[in-house]
Amino acid sequence: MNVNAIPADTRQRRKEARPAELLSAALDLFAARGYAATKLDDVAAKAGVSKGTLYLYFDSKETLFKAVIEQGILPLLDEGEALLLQHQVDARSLLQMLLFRWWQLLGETPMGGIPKLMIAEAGNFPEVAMYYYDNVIVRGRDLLRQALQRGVDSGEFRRLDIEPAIDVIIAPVMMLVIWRYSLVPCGCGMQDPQSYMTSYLDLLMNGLMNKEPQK
Amino acid sequence: MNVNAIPADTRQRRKEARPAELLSAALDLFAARGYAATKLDDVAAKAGVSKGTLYLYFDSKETLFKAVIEQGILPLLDEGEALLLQHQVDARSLLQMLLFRWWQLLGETPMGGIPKLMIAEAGNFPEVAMYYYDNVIVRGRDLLRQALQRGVDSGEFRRLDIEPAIDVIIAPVMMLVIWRYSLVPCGCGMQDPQSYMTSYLDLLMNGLMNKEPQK
Amino acid sequence: MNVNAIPADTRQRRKEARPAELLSAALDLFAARGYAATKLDDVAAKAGVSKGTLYLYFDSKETLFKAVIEQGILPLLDEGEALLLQHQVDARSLLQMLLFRWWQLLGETPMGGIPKLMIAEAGNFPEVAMYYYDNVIVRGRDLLRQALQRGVDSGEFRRLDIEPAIDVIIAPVMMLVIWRYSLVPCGCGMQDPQSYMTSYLDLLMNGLMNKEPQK
Amino acid sequence: MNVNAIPADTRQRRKEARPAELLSAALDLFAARGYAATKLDDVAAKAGVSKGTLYLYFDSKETLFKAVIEQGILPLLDEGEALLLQHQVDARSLLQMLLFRWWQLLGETPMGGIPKLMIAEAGNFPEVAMYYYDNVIVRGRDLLRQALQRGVDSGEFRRLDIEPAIDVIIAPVMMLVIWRYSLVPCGCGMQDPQSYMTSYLDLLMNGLMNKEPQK
DNA sequence: AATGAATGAGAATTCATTCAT
DNA sequence: CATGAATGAATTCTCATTCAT
Repeated sequence: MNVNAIPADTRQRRKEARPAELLSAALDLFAARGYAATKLDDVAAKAGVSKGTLYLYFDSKETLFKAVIEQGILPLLDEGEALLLQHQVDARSLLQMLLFRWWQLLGETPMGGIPKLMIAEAGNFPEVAMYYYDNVIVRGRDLLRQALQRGVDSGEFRRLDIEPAIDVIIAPVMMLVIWRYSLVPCGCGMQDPQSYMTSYLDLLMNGLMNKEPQK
Repeated sequence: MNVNAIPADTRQRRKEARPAELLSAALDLFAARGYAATKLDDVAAKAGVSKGTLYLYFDSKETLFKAVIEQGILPLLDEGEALLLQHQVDARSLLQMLLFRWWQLLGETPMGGIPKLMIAEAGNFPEVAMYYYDNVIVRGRDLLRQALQRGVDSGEFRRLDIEPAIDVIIAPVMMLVIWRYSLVPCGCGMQDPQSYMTSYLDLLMNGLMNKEPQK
Repeated sequence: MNVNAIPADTRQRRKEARPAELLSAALDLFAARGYAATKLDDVAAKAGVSKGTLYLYFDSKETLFKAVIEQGILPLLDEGEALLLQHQVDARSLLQMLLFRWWQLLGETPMGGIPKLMIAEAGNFPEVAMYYYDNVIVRGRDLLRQALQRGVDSGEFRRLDIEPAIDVIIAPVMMLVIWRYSLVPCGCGMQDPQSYMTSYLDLLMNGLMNKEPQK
Repeated sequence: MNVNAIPADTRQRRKEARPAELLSAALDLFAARGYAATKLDDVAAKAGVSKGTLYLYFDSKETLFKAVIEQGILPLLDEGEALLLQHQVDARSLLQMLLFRWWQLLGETPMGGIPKLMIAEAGNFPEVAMYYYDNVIVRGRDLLRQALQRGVDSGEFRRLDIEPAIDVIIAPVMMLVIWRYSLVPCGCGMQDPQSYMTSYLDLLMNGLMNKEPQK
């Protein structure tokens, strides 16, 4: 009888919450199975609505997919830039913060599904891939570039060929995130993320730091 | 009647080559589009045979998929072990050879599609993922472990927490390979692989090497 | 609470007018698109109400359709009979009045959509077709039969096989009406209705009139 | 055992016959029910094939519809022109031949469904309607115009306003054809076509012929 | 009374799989 | 062996209908 006791404005509140609920369910399934293998029935079921309801909010499966990507990267965009670069700390700390923050964001929230999804579906949705590239990858690289440049300029870091180093440095974080959405769910574990990141930052910093005595 | 008269040995040769041709076509498409989005029609067309012919060699789409994976990793298995570990060189060189060899194998042959494919499809084919994990990842880790251990034991490398380091160290190579099958075909380039690898090995070695004066 | 305060009589007026407004919107759309291709959403939108409101007045789409037909032919029934036959004029004038009146009714009011709708949907709604036949066609034929018979009896018209002539004579009027709801909206014009009717009546009267000298 | 005893090249022959079989089944159902109310399942069943087979020959329901129209009017186009106008007879006979031939074609073959179908669906397929108008109606009018003009020029027919007369004169034939696909299948008969046509031609000729003594 | 969000049965379309030739 | 026409189960998408507000 009061199983469904809900505030009176339930209807309204649900309506506003729906798109986010649907996107969340869709992201989970798209990330786990890929676009083609995900049935809208399953998305609807996971979100606790009927199939038809999906179509009240999204025109088609493809629209839903694009919305998942678009909405999934907004936090990344908002974060990164303003947030981190205002920290006036040494380059080493800045770089560590950056990588650590990304790992938090991607490694511990559902948002982490986006990179795996993009990798799997880039070939089928080139425009979406371009969009992702321009809005996430390019901007992420910019941040890393600044951090590295600052370190090189200040003499904290060795002289580096910065551009390729950017991609090299982000790779272990991305692999950790991707792993989480591919082999980990099959029971194929890797080292626990904590020690992975610790090990990575240790290795990275040792590789980057200028060991020459600074006169 | 003899409209299609083909020298007997040609037909014979084709017949024997068929499975490999089919697997090759299938790998290309599976890697580019994923399992579900790949149509057997397209695989057949790419291999230059009719759809029905596929079924003469493979029982089902799933069987084909598994064969693609299985056959795709055989070279990796054969390679690695015997080949590399017999080299009695310093750990640094050994590690570089290992990483470089993998990059050659995965970054420059169609075999590189396998890792991306496994990442995308692990969730849909857990048994295949397990198989891949046991036969490729575990064994790849073993190789890296031995290289690292040798370096630590000999004092070439700093003291490391080896297990997590294994995953960290292989990550940039894997990302390079995965990239090649996801965003690169969309025109979203990254640094050229050569300078990426150079940059990586430089960074890695600096991070690993024992900088303490060896008395 | 009184956000939607509307003068009581206004609301009242609307309420009473609703069914007619809905039927009018439905007729327009059914006539233009056919039964199956007409969405209740569109009918509701055209009538300026919500979809749910339709169901306050009509049990189902089919009920609405039947009401459209039924209400659409009432004027035809009321008209015709009493109105025209009381005219004690010569058969020629009577026939012209009849055809002209039908053209006015069907060719210049939305009611004209009914015949096209019946032609298109008779196969899907045989009972409705029967109803239309019995109440419109049969009675229309009766009127024409009387007019023709009167003319033949008085010697104004040639001797005719009256039954088939009835259908022949009404045909051009019906085609004019049907045209208006099918090809004309696509920009495929025909002669303007005025000259069409003039031409028709001229041809018809010449064909009917007894040219033999009346001694 | 020999229920299906068919010549050896059945496969081939069927393949070539399929499109026509499918179009024929589709025309029947489209004409009877309209586009939207016709299910591809039913078309397939009527043609004795499975649903999927339809898609081997037609890309979509809409494509099928357009093919039905297009292929349905080809005979009309081929006929009419060359065939009839070569007859060097008096205008009266020419006109009668023309109308009679159309009635044969439309009133006694499945092709007759096309006009009803176009009337019902013109609003939903304006481009198809334009195509039909340009290729059937305009050309049909041309033929009638020539016949009428010849009659007027030769003094056989009264002086007429030819353009509107064209539409008036074809109307009874079209109504007969349309009737056959709308109310007749519901059991709402009209006079039998034979006496309808006889009655029509009698009325028409009387209306057209020049009764003035030709000095 | 009126609304419009939610539903789910039904229709179009796709594609792995079969099988007669 | 090889083919490709045919199949039908599975999936996306639509829309009449319901019902809580």
